[in-house]
Amino acid sequence: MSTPEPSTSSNFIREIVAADRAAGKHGGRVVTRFPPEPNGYLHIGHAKAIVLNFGIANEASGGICHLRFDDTNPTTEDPEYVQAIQEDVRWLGFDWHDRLFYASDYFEQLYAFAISLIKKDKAYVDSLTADQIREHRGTLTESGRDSPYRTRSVDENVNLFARMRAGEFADGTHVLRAKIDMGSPNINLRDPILYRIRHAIHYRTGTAWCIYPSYDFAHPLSDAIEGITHSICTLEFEDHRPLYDWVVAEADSPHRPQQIEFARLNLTSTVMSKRKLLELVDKKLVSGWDDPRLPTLKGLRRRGVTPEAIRAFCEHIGVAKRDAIVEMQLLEHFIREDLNRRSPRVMAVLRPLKVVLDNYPDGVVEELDAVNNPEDISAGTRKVPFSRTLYIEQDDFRENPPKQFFRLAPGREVRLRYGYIIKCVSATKDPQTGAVTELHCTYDPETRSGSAQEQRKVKATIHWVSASHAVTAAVRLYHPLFLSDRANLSAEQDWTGSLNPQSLELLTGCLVEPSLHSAAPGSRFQFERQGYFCVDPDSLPDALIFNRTVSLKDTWARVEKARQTPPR
RNA sequence: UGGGGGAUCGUCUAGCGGUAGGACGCCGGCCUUUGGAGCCGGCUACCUAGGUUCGAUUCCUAGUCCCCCAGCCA
Repeated sequence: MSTPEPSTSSNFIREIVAADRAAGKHGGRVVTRFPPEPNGYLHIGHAKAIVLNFGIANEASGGICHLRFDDTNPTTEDPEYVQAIQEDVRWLGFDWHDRLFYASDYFEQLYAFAISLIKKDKAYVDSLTADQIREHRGTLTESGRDSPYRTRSVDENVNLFARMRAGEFADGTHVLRAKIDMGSPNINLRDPILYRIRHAIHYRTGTAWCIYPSYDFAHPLSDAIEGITHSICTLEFEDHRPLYDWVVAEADSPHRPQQIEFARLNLTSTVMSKRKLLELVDKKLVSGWDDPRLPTLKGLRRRGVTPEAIRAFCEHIGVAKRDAIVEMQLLEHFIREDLNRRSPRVMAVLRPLKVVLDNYPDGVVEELDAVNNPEDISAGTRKVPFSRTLYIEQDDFRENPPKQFFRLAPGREVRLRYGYIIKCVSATKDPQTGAVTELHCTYDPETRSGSAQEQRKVKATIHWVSASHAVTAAVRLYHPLFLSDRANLSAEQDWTGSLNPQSLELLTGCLVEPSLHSAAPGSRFQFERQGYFCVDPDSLPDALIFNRTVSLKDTWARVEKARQTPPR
């Protein structure tokens, strides 16, 4: 596993880090961290944070990025996610070396620090109910009121907090709160809750604890304990920063990490929030967390997206503080760019139409040379069998070709990729439906690919497979999960309203060239003229399944669309 | 209506008082045995109003609009 090259794209956070290093702040060290809660799977929004945090650390000599599980809430977390998150980070191409941490490993230290806060009279045990605490908190425009328990003595607080830990009280009966300012205009400073009682089994600490620290308490302290220099998080934590700084200052730690916030990633025609992704999975609107339509890392991986493409995308979208929605087309661009460079080309017919070459000898099979990757000559060539009966794409024939349609039509010629120029003589139709069922063509023997004598040009080259050699496959085409670009931000109640009912299109009876017969799950190909496809994990040698990662750019589709929508 | 943030091409993003640049996208053209890729060209932006200045996207003032915060979630 190698860590990717440092990026050159700058942003305001990199500038802060560079300035801090130049000024010798934090002793010139750079230590960042990626701190997921293990309560769900990672998505491409997390990838932005991962690329940023690991990127910044990797750029600084001696810099390092920790992976820390922010596991302070026993009721939501699961070791399954701990595993999956590590896999995803590694798959993305990043390495935390031996810097794997868990907030739960700090529970004892956190507890000790809470005691010291109490002894400084900076924290107290509150015995109001959750509802009462909410009432006392005030509102956005009204000041809060002190809890009647705010003036408990230090001794009483120490005693009560110890009894909280000892398990003497039921959930919700007491909390530990910081004693800051109930009149603060910043609600986060109105005596925030530091510990709550939760009689629950923590996936790592079991029943050792029944009190758990809150994010606002555990996070800054974890950062300080690990010597994090730059604690990078998303915008919604901006007004927690004064509290973060308060906790760090009270901790008297030799390390003073600084929190820096950036805008989270939004993408058009998808959703990114854990809650919405969970709902899609729970309601079976998608097949699971690795459904290739999802922006989860597992989903993108199953779809055939490469970690390199995701990294390039994350570097190019930049990092700033303004809310933004990045177009899915930009992600697709980076996917195509990467896949174009590396994918072997093959021929696959998704919607077959039978073609008989009337003048081609029956029983003869020619092995034609096909280039594996024109972008990479070292990928070599392969043989593709050619014979009298072939299949081509239904879309590559029109009985009544529109203007600008260069492909096959009665009386017209096209080149078969790596093969011959053929001419359509007649089309057989189903007498019932009128649909074209079979084409009769003639081939020009002088035009075989690579033969020197024939210089004739035709307007189009189409892909094909030999009927008796082709392998049957199923192909899944993915379309946008949402019809609305702004699904991410649409009204809460009906956010599923713009779900695309046709986001998954299953094609069976597709015919692929024989070289694909035992293609391994996960392997990626370009189906010439169509797009990039990968072999699904469910695929078997005799029951191939391909997922379309992304289509090729389709100029003809655009031309045809423009024809149908006359200019205004 | 309190507090915290943010406004630059259609979309992301750069700019740090001196010709508003890049990428995606879109539109043309060239090339092409993938209507792919590649190459060339074009398109469109500083939220508003004042002020400071020789000069303002940048600094100041006042607005406008957008986002976040009232979990014992993170």
